[in-house]
Amino acid sequence: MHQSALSLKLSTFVSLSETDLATLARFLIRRRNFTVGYELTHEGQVNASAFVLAEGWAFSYKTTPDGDRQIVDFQVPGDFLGLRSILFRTSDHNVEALTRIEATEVLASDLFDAFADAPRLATAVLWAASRDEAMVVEHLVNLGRRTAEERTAHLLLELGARLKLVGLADDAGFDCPLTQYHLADALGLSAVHVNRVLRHLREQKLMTFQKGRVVFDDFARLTDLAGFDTSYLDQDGPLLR
Amino acid sequence: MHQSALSLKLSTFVSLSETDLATLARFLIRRRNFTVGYELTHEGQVNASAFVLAEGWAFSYKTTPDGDRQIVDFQVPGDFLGLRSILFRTSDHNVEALTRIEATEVLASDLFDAFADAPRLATAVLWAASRDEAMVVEHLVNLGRRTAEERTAHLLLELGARLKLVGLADDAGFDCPLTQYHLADALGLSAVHVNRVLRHLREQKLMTFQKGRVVFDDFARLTDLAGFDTSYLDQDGPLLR
DNA sequence: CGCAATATTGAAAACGATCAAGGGTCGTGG
DNA sequence: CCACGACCCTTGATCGTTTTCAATATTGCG
Repeated sequence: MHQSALSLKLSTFVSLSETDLATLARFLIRRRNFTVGYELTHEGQVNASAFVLAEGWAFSYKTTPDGDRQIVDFQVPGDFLGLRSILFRTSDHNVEALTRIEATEVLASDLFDAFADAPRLATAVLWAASRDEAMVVEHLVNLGRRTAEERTAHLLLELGARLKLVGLADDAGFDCPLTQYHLADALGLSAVHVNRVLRHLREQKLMTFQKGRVVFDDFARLTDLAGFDTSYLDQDGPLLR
Repeated sequence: MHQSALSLKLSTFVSLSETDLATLARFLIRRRNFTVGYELTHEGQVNASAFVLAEGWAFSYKTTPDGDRQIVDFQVPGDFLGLRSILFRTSDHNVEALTRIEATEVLASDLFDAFADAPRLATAVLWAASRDEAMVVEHLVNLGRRTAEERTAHLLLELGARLKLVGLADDAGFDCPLTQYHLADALGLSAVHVNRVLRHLREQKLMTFQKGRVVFDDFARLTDLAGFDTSYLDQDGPLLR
């Protein structure tokens, strides 16, 4: 089912009625494909639309005036793309397809209209936005207070946990289309250093990232090293019933 | 007027009707005072309430398993405190009073109920949450891709800009209750280094932070150094009319 | 007035960046 | 089918920024 990814996700937080789901389904029609590198939204763009990612990976980032790139988050199937940008007249960040992707467009006006018909939808979307923010906050902790090795482990563990929720990872690991440059720009490190860190993690038999595949060799020890605590990702069932 | 700070803020994004404002006013009754160091919400707390800050400064932070603290953001009058924590069953971060503060409590249930009566309120709150996220994202860029000096300048410029919106700063500078330890924990630096950075900024005649007062000696040059672009804070009037 | 918190400075050490070079892989076009 | 270029990965050497450790002011508050 096309809209299942989003409705499934929102339902974990707020119990949605048949009417709510119908309202939701009404504006999830425009399904589109994008090639690698396509910019779904870019800084300064006005009236950008948001998307729900159905297939593939994307990432959101900002650039500094001197041209450095900071990746804010990676998005995997089921995630919103550019939710924040539809609330601002002009977008403050970029969203780019990391692989070929398939995504469903969501128009701002549709979304706001839907809030009037289905107020629980509003709560659900607010929750989704808050969960995104919780992830950004954890990335901030990552950059501010963890060493290069801890950071790298933490990011890959987070991605593993998120992918597991949508059936794209298991305890062993996951397929990962990121380059070391992507990791570097997400972790606030140089690509050279990321390479060294990955080698060191491999040598310690903690984890391996090679040829597009992340393998967790010692999940427990890795989790401990990274100080990884999933509580910022966890939901224990609908808050609103 | 008590609820003016919040309603003023929300109104800049979404035009709210008399009814909307009345709905808003209904749950902004419990005004409370807190002393320095009071923890308004803490990690793991269940059913935390949110607040709207009326007077004084607060800050939100997370801690790592090894006890390091990362300050996520500072809050000044007019800001939400712990908005994200009411959406999660258990809070994922801490909020602490940095000075004596005065704040109005907002109960989760009140807020969700209000969405049914006043859907535009939902959009407005979603916008407020998104603006908070935009600030966190900019802090992430700060830690990931700027030097210690740029970072420090950027944070203090941001605080100046935000305080200006509520009349607590002007082009010259602002009163600032932060210690160098607060700055260090927000910037991902050691307090010792923050001290050296502040000295260097002073020696370059860019800005001064001493005795609880931030003075911008050369706003233009400082802005340029920090790569400070206010667009992530700006609003050009209501999006929904 | 006295203590605790905050600010300041120096010296040494660590971490990560930068510079530089080489190797692998994949897709495209000749 | 091979050659080439683009992109990505890898490693070594050196440099610079920031941390850590340590000691000493200074400030503010009860």
